[in-house]
Amino acid sequence: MKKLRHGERREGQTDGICKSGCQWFEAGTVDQPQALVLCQKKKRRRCGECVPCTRRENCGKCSNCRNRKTGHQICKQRKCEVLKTKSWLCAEVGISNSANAQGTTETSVGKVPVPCLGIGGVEGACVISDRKCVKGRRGKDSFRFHKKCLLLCRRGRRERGHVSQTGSKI
DNA sequence: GACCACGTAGCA
DNA sequence: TGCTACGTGGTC
Ligand SMILES: [Zn+2]
Ligand SMILES: [Zn+2]
Repeated sequence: MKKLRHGERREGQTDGICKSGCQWFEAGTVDQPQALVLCQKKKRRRCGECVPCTRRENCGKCSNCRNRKTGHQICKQRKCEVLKTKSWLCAEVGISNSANAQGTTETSVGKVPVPCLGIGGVEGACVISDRKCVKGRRGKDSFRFHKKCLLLCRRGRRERGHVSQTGSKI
């Protein structure tokens, strides 16, 4: 399938994230200032304190070392434990880049914030996974989903023409 | 889930 | 301006 570039969207797709992390939304759900905030591209930096971070030498044997020319990835033995934590997408009524959309994860160097990419949505859960992807609940109108579950939701809509029964725009 | 390719953020 | 490597989509 053709890869998406910044700002591109697939035909017929009304929300999602492009390769550069740009999000777009159903018309009318996000105003321009909000869209600019939600569209910002962020990169985390290695913590510098975990064991992998303190390693100085590439192993030279892992797939990332062998494929460095095209893969552009750090040696697996040097990959920061904090950066290994996965980002979350948060769906809640309205716009969700608020403080209560943030999450934390325990790592070898303590509790670290996990980035919430934020998404505008309507209250409701993933109907494809029968709400099993809900990891936690923060407040009356807030749900948190693992990112992969949201990708699955989108894939379902794109490939199988799935239509949400709850009105969710995830 | 591992791997690969790619664009480019972030920094020196 | 060049380098490292993060984040992500796509494939296997
Ligand atoms: Zn390695
Ligand atoms: Zn680290």
